[in-house]
Amino acid sequence: MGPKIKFAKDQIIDAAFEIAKIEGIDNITMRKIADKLGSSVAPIYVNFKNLDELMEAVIVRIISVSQQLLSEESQGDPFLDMGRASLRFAMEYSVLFRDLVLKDNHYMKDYDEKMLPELIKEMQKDPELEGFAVDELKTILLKMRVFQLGLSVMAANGLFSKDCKIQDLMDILSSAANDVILSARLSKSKFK
Amino acid sequence: MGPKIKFAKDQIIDAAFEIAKIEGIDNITMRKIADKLGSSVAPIYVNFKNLDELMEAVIVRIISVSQQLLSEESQGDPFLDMGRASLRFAMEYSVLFRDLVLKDNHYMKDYDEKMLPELIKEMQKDPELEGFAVDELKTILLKMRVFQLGLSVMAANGLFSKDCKIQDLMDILSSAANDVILSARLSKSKFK
DNA sequence: TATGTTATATAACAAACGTTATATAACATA
DNA sequence: TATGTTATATAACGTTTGTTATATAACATA
Repeated sequence: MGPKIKFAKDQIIDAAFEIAKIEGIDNITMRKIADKLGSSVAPIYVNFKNLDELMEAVIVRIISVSQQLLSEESQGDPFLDMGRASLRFAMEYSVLFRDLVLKDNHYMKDYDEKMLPELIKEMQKDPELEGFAVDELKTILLKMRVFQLGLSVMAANGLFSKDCKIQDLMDILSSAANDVILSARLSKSKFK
Repeated sequence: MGPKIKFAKDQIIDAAFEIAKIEGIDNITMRKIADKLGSSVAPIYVNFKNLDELMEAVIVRIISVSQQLLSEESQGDPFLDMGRASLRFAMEYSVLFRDLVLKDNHYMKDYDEKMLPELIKEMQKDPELEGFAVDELKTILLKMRVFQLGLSVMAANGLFSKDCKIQDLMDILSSAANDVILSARLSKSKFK
């Protein structure tokens, strides 16, 4: 074998992630990573074939961070938990959020489509959503996802005042959820 | 004076806009513009101090295009007109929409803050919104802006199927508007 | 016609980029 | 100890970028 490894794959991804967190994914360069590591570019090319391969790894890391946030939120309501996680990610990693949401990368699309049926299942367990058909649940879910996305983008863009806490945004989110559900409930009973 | 002007300021901005429309603002380069004009970079530097100055002009052009779309929508309801304009811009200029919305440029913020009081005024004229206090109108407006932004981002990201027309998205938007207004109306009458 | 101005073309510069060739040195193994 | 392997550093290559120095040519004016 050769000499001891001073710069492992994970450290390299860490450094690249730190750069992306502040400057955005597109501003990752080999030399910046090397500078942050205190090395040359050589260790990077030993661990990754080229920049594209490393970027793939960075995106995987970003997604895992966002899922880590999601796993930390578990106050019972899967809806609001997801909303809180999304808002946290948008606020704590605003640059990455915009990089991820505003480019159409297949990761997000795949992830979304995988989550949808699962969310519908969760909604069917929710007593507050009892009596709704699957199609109605889908409509409610769509509206909520739209609202959550808009709120997250606004948060990431710093459109809310500085002392605006996540809880304040969560209040808006759940208020909108109530609006949607209440309205759906009413238009349902109207035809009964 | 000198020789005839072959490449005027507007043509240069046009060329840069075309590039930005397809490749994004960050992919504008002096040489690409020159190629599109069929010139060298010299005419560009005669008309603009540097790339930054030209980019400012391009952003102004982009905003004017989006306002052009808004002025074309005037079916009566300022709310839905704005929503339709936003959706059209997001769909017809998806790259530019993401460039504009996902960077926090002061233009959008200024524009937003200028429009808000005007929108509130418009809402006060709306018979459907009669009886609401200004604070309640502000809450309704915020929710609608959030929803409209989320829907526009989704549209720009191509998250809806190809045969999804603007009218389909408008239906969702106005349905959400009804949800919000109806719910606000109900929680108002509850305490009367 | 001669002169000054300026729109344009060309070519070069420096900087930053991804990538790679080369050298060095550390480690495992024979 | 000698050898092969490999992690790392250095430096260079080619490309692309913004910018600029220089030359040319067209036009207005004296």
